[in-house]
Amino acid sequence: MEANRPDTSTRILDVAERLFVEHGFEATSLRMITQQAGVNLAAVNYHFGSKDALFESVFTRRLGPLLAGCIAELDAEEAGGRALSIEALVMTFIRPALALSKDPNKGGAMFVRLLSRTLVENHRLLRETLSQQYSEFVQRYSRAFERALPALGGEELAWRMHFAFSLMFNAFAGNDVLKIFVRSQVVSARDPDMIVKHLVPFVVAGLNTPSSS
Amino acid sequence: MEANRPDTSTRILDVAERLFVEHGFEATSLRMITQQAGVNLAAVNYHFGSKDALFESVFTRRLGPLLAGCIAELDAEEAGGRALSIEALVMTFIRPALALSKDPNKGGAMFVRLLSRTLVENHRLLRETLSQQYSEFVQRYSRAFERALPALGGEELAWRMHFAFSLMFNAFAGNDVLKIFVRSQVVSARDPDMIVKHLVPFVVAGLNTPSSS
DNA sequence: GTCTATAGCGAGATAGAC
DNA sequence: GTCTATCTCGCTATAGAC
Repeated sequence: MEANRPDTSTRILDVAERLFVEHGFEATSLRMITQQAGVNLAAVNYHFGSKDALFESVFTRRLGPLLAGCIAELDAEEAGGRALSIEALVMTFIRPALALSKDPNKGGAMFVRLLSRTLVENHRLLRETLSQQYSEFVQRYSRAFERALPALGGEELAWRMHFAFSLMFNAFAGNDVLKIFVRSQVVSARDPDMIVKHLVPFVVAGLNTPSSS
Repeated sequence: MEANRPDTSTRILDVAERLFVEHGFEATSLRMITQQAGVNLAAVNYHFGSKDALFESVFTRRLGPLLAGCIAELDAEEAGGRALSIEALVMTFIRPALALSKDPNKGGAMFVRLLSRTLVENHRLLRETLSQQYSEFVQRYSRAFERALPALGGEELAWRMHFAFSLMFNAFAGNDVLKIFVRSQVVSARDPDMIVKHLVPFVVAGLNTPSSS
């Protein structure tokens, strides 16, 4: 097979995904991307139209499948109509994110980190063009959490979902900087399995704690 | 008193603090800052030397006092030599951060959000020039967590500190975007007291959960 | 200290040959 | 589809008058 060298669009997407994570959208120039991808500068505008459109393409390539994977997990767990445990519910999000993070080309891990960073930055392109992509995801998880934690009021439940997703996204972001608050020699924040082993008990305990009101 | 209009340096710092949060460092131009501050474009380079140096000055104005406040809280709680509860330990960090977030000029809240965002972005200027500022903070909290959670091994403890600080920083960051995962009408992520009311039980439960190994 | 004017650079985007 | 060459713009930074 001669597929060892992906086509130009794919090479641009792969490199852009990585550089947007490393330097941020604004600090990443098309010249950096095309140089590292080994393609011509004009190729970005030919294939994607603009730098903004390239950013959106990086997202649309992976976000849809990731969210669909989570919803498929929810469907499977809820099949019998029984109530989910919190841990089972958390795992329906963790498993697809973890699978993506283990993508052999490392692109998936880059994307999960990019998604987390872009959420924290509240980036205009995510707000403006991608919001309808996750509306079903939001609705499904809101209802699932309501059923799994019926003792909590709506406000308290909303806060806990906010904390849980914040934590999960940031854990998969794999930032080294927050490691300065811990002993850096023992924690490898980039190992997805270790993240899950320690993250899930923490999140489940936080979600399950009795109501504070 | 004629102090109603702060001097040029302060006005630049206040506006820069807010714009760096809203748009990020790279996407914020000196023209935006000086225009909104009502000062001349050249004033930034006269008073601070460069855009990079301005960013550092925004941090040095508030980071030292914030960390010193946390350490002072630790000193007070540890005064009797007794072991701290997890909740007491968490509150030694929450209280100074909360006080800063309630700064009447809103600058403190902006700074806490900027700190969180800059940590997540792993920004070069935070890595390169500010790391010695928080070394005492890191050492003190590492020892305090060891004493408060003696049943945990070093690795597991490190992970939990990582999660706890991630969550606390991101909560004070007050991002609206993660709210898309919850019902936005009930959650006001910018109200510091509400953050604490719901955040502290969640973090404490996560930290206190039995060892997973 | 504050201002105008501008140098010098790198960015995104595009025209047009091949 | 790919390339070179170039346009236009906004940026940081600075020189020098006041």
